[in-house]
Amino acid sequence: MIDAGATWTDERVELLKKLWTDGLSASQIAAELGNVTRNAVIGKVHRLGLSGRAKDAKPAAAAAARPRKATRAPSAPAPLPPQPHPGNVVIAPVPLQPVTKEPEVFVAEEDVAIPMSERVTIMDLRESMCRWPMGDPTKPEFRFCGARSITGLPYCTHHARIAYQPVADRKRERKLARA
DNA sequence: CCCTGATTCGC
DNA sequence: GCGAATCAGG
Repeated sequence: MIDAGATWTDERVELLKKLWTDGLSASQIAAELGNVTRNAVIGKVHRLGLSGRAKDAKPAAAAAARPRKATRAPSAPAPLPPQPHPGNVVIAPVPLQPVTKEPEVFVAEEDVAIPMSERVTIMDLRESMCRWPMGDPTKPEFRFCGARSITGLPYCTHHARIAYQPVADRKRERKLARA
């Protein structure tokens, strides 16, 4: 392979800078880039020296953070306990083929993300996971995107943009559902 | 609970 | 240099 897609190429770094400067959160940027975690993004941001984008006052809060013990947790399986029964699972209220009119100016680096590894079946689909349908719902190969969805929305940032063409949703709405 | 960025440190 | 683990805070 040429590249696993997990390296910081110039393009990625540029996009990272752009999005970060744009005010997107690390997790959102990570989702957009694909194949990277938000930690990776944050780490890179700091390394690049463009951290503290707006604020800089550092009350030495995290100064006490540095236990670092286990060398990589062996497993964090999350056996999916009492899972939400998809009784009325949203069978994609969206076009299976979002082939609407492409503003022709869009579709740049944002349509190539979608990490296959994130795709999940209905069984592994959790609340807060992107429900973007992939494939034929009548076939067993049917999968959902599965990436972290925007709080309050059924899709991840990537698919939310496709689903809600009008006015890009740069800033996700916070739900504040504190129960 | 969800999330945010910050930091350390093994690799 | 990279990023997982972990933290502190919202």
